Amino acid sequence: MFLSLRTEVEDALHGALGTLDLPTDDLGIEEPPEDVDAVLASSVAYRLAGEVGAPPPKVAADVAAEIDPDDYDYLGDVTTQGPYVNFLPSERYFAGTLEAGQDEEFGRLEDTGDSVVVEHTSANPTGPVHVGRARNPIIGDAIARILDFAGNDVETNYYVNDAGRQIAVFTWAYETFDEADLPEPERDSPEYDLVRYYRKGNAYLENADAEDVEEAEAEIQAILQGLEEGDDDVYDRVSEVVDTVLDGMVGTLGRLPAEFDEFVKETRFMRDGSTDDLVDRLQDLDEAVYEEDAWQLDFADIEKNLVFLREDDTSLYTTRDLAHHEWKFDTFDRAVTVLGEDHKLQADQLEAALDLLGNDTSQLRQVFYSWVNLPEGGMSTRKGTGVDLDDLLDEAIARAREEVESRLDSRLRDDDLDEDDVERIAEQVGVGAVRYDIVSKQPTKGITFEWERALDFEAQSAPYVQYVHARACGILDEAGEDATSNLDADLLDAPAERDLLRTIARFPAVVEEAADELQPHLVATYTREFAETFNTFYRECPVLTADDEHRREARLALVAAARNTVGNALGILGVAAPESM
RNA sequence: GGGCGUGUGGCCUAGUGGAUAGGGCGAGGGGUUCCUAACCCCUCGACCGCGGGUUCGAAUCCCGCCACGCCCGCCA
Repeated sequence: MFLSLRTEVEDALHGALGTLDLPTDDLGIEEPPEDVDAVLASSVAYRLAGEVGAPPPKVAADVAAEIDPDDYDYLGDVTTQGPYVNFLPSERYFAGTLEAGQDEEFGRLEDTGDSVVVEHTSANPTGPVHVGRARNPIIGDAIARILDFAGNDVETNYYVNDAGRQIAVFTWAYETFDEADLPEPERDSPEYDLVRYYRKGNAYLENADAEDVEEAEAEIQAILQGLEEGDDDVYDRVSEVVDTVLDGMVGTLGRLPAEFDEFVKETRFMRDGSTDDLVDRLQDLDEAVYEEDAWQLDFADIEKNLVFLREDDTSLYTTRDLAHHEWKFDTFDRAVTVLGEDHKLQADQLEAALDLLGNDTSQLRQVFYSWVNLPEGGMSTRKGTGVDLDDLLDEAIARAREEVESRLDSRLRDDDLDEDDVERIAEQVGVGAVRYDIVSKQPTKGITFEWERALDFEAQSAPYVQYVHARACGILDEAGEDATSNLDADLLDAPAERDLLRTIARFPAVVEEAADELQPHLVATYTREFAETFNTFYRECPVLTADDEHRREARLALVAAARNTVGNALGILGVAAPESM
């Protein structure tokens, strides 16, 4: 409804300004502050005051006078408040919202017909997923969900770096060291098992005698060489390590939950010849130069050259990533990548190179986030510093369980929760809190990890919003099946009811904006506002004990719309929506 | 040194040109014979990093400076 009303307001303003013979290039449409009784407003009068030669309030009044609300469905009234033109909703706006909200899929936008690949996480398969990188799957998964809800055909990809030096070191270490010399694994899972070899290998390369290191380096180089030449035997050896570790990491990511439709391996673009073809095309570019024994791209706008081929004709990571992205462009309509801020320069070079190669880079959007650091510094898989995501999730669930149990005694509601419920709620709340904490902030803001903060269940956190969903479900559950037959929005005339309807009405617009801007935190902000509005309604408007039957039914319909809205909003964020808690 | 990003009450955060800067944590006070108190209400607390500029209007745009983070490998 909000989107329709916005279109109507645009039409109305456009028409009014046209009639008054004023410019229509900037309509100044905005959302008014909370205490203003309008859904949309325009500050256009400020801008036109000089042109008209009249004070802004006069201009606003003239503009408002040109608009007849009767010409529109959802526009109920046009008023002015000083220099602002305010647009109030009609009864049909509320009725339409109440009706649209009954759909369990409320908020889902029309199909765009676009296929979009969302690449996220793509962490090197070298060991357990740690919290430093946890922002990537959480933001990436939320973006994928938003794009899906906004009507796109979404596929999630994890790009697997299985061709680099770190992987060669890992393979060498795995084949060289003896399990007996390693510490006990921290967990009974393959990535915790294998990372011990990786750490041992790296320590060896740092500390062993020069002669021994040289010998090890030769073996590592042989592995890299084998990969470059497409040696099947080497590929199989590397794959064993990569696939095993990746399998474990995927298990952890699945707890968030973050899932992937496809794992795209870097070696794929070496083995199918596309990297070689790409190198040929790069060499033909005017910007390609051979300097300091390597082929480089000399960009006009980027100071740093991109080396794409070594003296010995071997390719580099970014060269393969170029082939990877051309594959994306061939396969999908649009591509979104979620990357750590440390990849910014490389991402700019990638985009510039793709552009030089004749690709339409407007198909590509790259979203950056900054690392989660510890108070004492960054986290590293190689060094083994940092907090494992598994540990964070376990701790979150354990603390959530304590909360659930401590609340059992003081519960007003006598709906005996059994052990399965406690387990379920602890999981939903614990994991949800971690996810919500990350997804609700702007990705570019730095985060320093602190246990107390990450595991705070109070107020602006997942459980606050989840609780609203549970409350709504509780009411509907109590009321039974056929409760939502009466959609008479006229009966919902209390301020709290109107506010709730207005908030519900905005949801599709929030989805649209979050999808356009690839900003999941907009949805999180919305859920918070939604929860506040719902809680006011909950306090002031009894549903099951409403004073007459019609009002009760209308309120039940409103609660159903609220449940669908908040449930879908949480769904977009990848946070569970509990039916009871 | 250069590039990119961030800077909002003691702490965390929303708001990126328009109506008294919105929340939360914290501190203090209040609310449950009534659909879940993981809730609600009240009070306390902000020269929006600093200095200039543009504009009728700036947390938001421009310039300079400061602080912090990331990057500036023929690593990935």
